[in-house]
Amino acid sequence: NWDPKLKTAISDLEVEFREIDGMMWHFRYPLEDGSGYIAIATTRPETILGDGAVAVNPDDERYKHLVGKRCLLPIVNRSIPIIADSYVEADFGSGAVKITAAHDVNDYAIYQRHPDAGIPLINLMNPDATMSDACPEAYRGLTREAARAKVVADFDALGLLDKVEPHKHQVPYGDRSGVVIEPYLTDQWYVDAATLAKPAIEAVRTGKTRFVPANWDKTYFNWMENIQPWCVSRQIVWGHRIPAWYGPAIIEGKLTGAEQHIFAAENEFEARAQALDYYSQALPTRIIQVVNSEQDAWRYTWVPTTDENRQTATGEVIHLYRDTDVLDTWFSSALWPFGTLGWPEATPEVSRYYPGDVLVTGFDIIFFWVARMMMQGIHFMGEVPFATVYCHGLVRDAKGAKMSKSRGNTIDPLVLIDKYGADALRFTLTAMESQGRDIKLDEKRVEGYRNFATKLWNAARFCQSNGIAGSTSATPPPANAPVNRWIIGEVVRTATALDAAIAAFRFDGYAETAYQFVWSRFCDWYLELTKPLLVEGADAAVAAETRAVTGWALDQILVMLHPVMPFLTEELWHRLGHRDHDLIVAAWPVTDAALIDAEARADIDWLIGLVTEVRSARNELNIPPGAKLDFELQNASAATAARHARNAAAIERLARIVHSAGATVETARMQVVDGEAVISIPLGGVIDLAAERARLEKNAAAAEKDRDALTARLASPGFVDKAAPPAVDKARADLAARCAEAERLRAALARLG
RNA sequence: GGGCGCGUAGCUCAGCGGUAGAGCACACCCUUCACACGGGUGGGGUCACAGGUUCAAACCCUGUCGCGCCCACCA
Repeated sequence: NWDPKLKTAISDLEVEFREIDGMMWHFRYPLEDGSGYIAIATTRPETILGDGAVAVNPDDERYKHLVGKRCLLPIVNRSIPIIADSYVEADFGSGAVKITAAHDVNDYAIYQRHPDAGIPLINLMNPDATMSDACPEAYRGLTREAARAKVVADFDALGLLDKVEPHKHQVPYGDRSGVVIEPYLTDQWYVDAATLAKPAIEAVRTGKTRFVPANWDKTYFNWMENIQPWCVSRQIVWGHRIPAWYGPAIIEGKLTGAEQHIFAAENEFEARAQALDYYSQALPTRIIQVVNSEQDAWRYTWVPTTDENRQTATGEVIHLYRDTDVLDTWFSSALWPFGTLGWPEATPEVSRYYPGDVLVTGFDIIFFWVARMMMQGIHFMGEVPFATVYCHGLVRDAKGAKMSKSRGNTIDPLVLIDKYGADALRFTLTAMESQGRDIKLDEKRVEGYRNFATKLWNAARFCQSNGIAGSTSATPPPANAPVNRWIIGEVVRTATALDAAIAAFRFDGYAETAYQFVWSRFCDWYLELTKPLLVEGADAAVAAETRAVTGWALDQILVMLHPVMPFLTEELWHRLGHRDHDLIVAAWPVTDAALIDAEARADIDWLIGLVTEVRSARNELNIPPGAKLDFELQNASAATAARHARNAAAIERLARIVHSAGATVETARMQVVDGEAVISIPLGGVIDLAAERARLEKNAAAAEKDRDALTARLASPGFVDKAAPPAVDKARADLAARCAEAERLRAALARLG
């Protein structure tokens, strides 16, 4: 694959095929014996000048009689053979294919299959894809495009243009240069990829390396199993130079200027050593000067080492040249897992960090990079370079198109960072990174996480203004208040969930879990619930405990968020106290399940449910938010009554209702069912009785709908017998709960009158 | 021509066998002493379509219709 713009060879992977609306020209090649002509079809008329044969399918009855005959290539008037090859499809084009062995990969293969046909290899072009001196004079120096037009015109003038038809076909373009790639004969270095691929395939098959998400291994296998020799030499300026040296060959004990000897090895030093060895053995008295290339300055002079040899040295020099080509940048990139660690030296870094653990990369470079690292890692180091390959999605534009600089639809991260902050952008990308899916970046999402960052900032500010500072320990401070015991358990549960998300490479789950915990648990409930405990006049011991727990919990939040919001959290970490280390090296939160207090959790979950119910009822009944209402507890067990008592201050603050046993009004009552007890709120005159009735009716109907669905499920044939026991138990428990709820709501309705 | 993947609330996406979820958007209420980049409460989905498996399917199987991506030498 020759790139005429960059004037270098490139590998198959760097060729991208574009579907082009082109033309198919049908031309007539007169038969040499004058008995007629054979029509060929081509999309590349300019290569006709280098044609060496015409091929037909051996079973094609139309052409059978022509195989073995010769035709006369118009314009250049070259006699070329008509051969049979099963590669040719009889029903495509004219059924006859022109063979240009030097400018078409398939044609070259036919050339190789027919060594006796005398097919010439004619290099029609110069490195810049203008027509070479191998062309008829009138064509020399023309561009490919101009030559094409001229060939068509010349055929037309000769009356040999049969027809032209529109034809969609795949045209190779260089992925860097964007110009049409030319199949072109040059000397290049190749890597025997098929050999290297074998152990690399095996490593993934046996699980030494695994892909996450797993389905990428299919992509990997598909490519590796059909891998072709890899052209690794490039005729460009920058890069690792090919580790090969050239020198004059020694034939029959004498140097010869005509023949070259190539010394190639896995590194340049070894290759050079081979060369010196070769010459010093055969010609021990010669001085060898080692030159980087014919253009470069002298670099090394090798002088015979023994005194004896030195005395007899003739002074004549042997010049060694180093290959001027450089390696494909992806070849160099594939050295990264060990090249960065000091290889080929046996450094401590190599032994400590090779093989790596997880490679995080985009799936678009599985072939370019991952597969090559596997091959080269195994080859050079004898071990796979990493245990896991995590392939993340690619960020696409709002329409879902792949971003590219040439298309101009890239999102500049710096613009988003200026607008929303680096943490917000990082958090967004983390939250969007579900496995195996591309990311359509939505700016609203970034804005939302900017808001989240602000929320955290404000929460920290609030804490600070209440005398809360960072803690010194990863283990939680002692706590008695249910709300404090509860938040400790919530931190532990969250940290545990985050661990699981990381282990599963679910970064979206990580972000989601952290977000919900901080905003919906810590800010919305914990900080609100603890406000009454911190006001002036509150119990000093409880206040002290609460400050300690809050400070600890906030610290854990900073630790947990740090991976996705490093800047903000590090800033807060230092603002909240004098620290002896940065947040980035802080210990991960404890995940000891023993710290989860089931009783406290039940207590606060109950409280949250109750407050939510009361708020919902108030809202639906349009009760002014500021109105503080009395309530009476009905049918409560001692335990529930105790819960009310324990959380009276919080209930009053958050639901704006005050317990006042005995305060009753006969008619209008808002009745909030909280699972066991009924909170009855007298609202004489405040509310519309019908509205309250409608509200209760709606809730009762919802409970009854669930109840009926569960009843039907439990009654359906086979469920109880065949379903998993836990599923049956859960259905039964849910049914009981929904039945009870429906009953209480109906009873409340009845009491309303 | 092969291979992979996607079609779930208006939008962007989770969920992949047990009564549909999140963020944003939307509606209503709230200038409550951290935060209106806020607080509270709601409305909204025949989970592309058609068959099948199952006690049970958005989730498993088959097919259809849309939409992406990758690989591939029909001149």
